[in-house]
Amino acid sequence: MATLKDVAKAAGLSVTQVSRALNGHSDVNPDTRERVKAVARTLRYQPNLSARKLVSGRSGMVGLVVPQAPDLASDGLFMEVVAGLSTQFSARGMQFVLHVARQDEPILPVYQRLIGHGALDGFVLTDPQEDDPRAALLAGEGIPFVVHGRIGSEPRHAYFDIDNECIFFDLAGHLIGLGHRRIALLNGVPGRTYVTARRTGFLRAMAGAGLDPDGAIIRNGEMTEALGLVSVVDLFAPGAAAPTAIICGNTRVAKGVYHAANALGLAIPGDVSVIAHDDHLATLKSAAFFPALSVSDAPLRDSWQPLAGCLAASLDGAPLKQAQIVGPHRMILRDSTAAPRV
Amino acid sequence: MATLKDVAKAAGLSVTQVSRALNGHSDVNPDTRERVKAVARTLRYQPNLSARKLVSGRSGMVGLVVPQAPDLASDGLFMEVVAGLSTQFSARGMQFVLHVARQDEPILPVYQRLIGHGALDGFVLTDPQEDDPRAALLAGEGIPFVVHGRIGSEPRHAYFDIDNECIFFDLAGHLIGLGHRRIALLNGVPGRTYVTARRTGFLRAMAGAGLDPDGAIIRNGEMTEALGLVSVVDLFAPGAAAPTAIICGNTRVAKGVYHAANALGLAIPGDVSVIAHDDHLATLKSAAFFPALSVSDAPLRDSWQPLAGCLAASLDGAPLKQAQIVGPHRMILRDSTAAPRV
DNA sequence: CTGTTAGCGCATTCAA
DNA sequence: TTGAATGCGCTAACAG
Repeated sequence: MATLKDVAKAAGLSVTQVSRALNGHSDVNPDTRERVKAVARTLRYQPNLSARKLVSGRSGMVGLVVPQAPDLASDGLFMEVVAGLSTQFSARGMQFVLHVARQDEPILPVYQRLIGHGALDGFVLTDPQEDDPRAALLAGEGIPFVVHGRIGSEPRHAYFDIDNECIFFDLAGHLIGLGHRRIALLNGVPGRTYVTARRTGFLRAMAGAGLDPDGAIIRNGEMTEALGLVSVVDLFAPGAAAPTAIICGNTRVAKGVYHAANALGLAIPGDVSVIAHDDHLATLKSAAFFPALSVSDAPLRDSWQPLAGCLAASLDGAPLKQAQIVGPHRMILRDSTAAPRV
Repeated sequence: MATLKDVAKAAGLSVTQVSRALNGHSDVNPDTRERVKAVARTLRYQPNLSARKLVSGRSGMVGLVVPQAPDLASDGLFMEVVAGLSTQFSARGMQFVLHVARQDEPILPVYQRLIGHGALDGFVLTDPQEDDPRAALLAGEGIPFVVHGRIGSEPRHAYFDIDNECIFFDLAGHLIGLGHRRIALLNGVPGRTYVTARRTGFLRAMAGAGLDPDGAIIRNGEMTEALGLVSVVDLFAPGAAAPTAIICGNTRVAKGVYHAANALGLAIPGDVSVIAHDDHLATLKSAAFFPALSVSDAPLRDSWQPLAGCLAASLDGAPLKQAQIVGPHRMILRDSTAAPRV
């Protein structure tokens, strides 16, 4: 591989000046810069990340650590995350690298090793939990990181998130507005910050409408088709005080709900209204549900650019505010929600 | 982070000696070594990989590059590979890192970037193709790599492989021995080396038995359930000279064959014998087929340790022979194969 | 068995 | 606008 010295020699300049020219410093003659860049291109020069990291503390490599899980790859979600981040970081001239931890291995030591090795500049954290220990570790070590989501009420970290509380407040609000009084929320695994936020938004809407808290039915679990299936079977068991509307954490859950409703002979929206939050995973199109699914819409694929941007900003030492972004969402009302049967 | 200097100071030794003690050099007093190790542990010392790489050319990081594919994650295969390699390299004190390339991006420049950055010691190549350009590039640059499979007839690279030609020779041989004369092979995508090897073994068995080459029916495609399904529907179309036995590239294909046979009212093994190669993916158990599937058996999960071992050996400059391993396989005959109906 | 010296490739002082 | 000198943390030659 060509080194900076090779380029310097070929350009008849000092290593110093070549370095400055390539790194876009201001105090370089424009002509010189162009010439240097041309030479570098000819020699196919690429900076040695190890050397750069050693001297400047930055290599341009960032990482994501995921615990190995058999079902991790089952839905398109994992690939969506990895592909999206990979693309966005490469677009910034950075390297995005994935580290899969063994399933039986505690996750914190993995981060500690990675930090200690000093090869990575920063991390992306997904699936944040309340008092997330990974965030605590990284913050303690002063390692930059960005969270897909928010940890705590006044986050002191870079993040991109959507306003989950607001979204689920709106979702519930829509159903309440239609006249529903008993509403079920099929929410994710407790402990995840977005699960809590959604629950809060949902309950706030219910309370705000002065509804009986018993009317707010919450089920938690991995947001798979199974959750929708099992919940509906259970909620509509004979003798149970069934809800008249169901809010699903995502469209996969909604699919389970549709299946179960179909099997039980429940009409949507006649017997039960269904609405979901839609991450826009390629595999599950809410508009193609029958009846077409009403949703709150916030494509996951719009997250990767701001996430990469926020981490890059953090690495550049930008003020925290600039690395904290809440993305937009919107309601798309289709045919799966209606006023409850009187 | 604690550096070598810190450890040296704490141990009252020179940096050099500490380095030697920690890296297991012979010329260190055993007492000293233990003391140094203890100090290092106390200080939570971890070597800076960038610094090490810079001076010694080795960081202990190896990588796998995969092109992003929407279906990549759909079966357990991808996770099996990543998790297996991750575990095995960790066990050797190495870091295994995954780089997902954008789908629209040519793959060679990705390797070139990664090589140029000089952060990785070597690569694992999966899904090798005839005259694989990645292997050519890496070999040309002198970058160590190990292939899951073999490229060319006299491979000059480290590899772990199974004897695909032999396996499919045996698979065909078993069917021929039962009296089958028209046998179909549902093989993978042409161009992959293992696909060619399997084809060769199959044809060799047919030719060796003096069978009409027309009796050897080969279909190629991604080895999914769809391939089995479509092939059977096609091969058993009215008027077609249907085979009496089918060899499937994997159990997923076999599943498709079973489905189609069932749908068409074909009895297994009465109307058609089915046999497959079994990678032992967790999601598809050949013994649980009905009727239980006869297979050649070579668990994919047994590949990761030798693969990691071969790459590590290459990095250590071991002779090529020691880094070329062909794993075992065995036949498991169950209930899906029988003599053809007369 | 141990320490001294040198240098990997690069970015960044400082001086010109 | 440019160049010379320094050091990031580590390993490897070379002494002793």
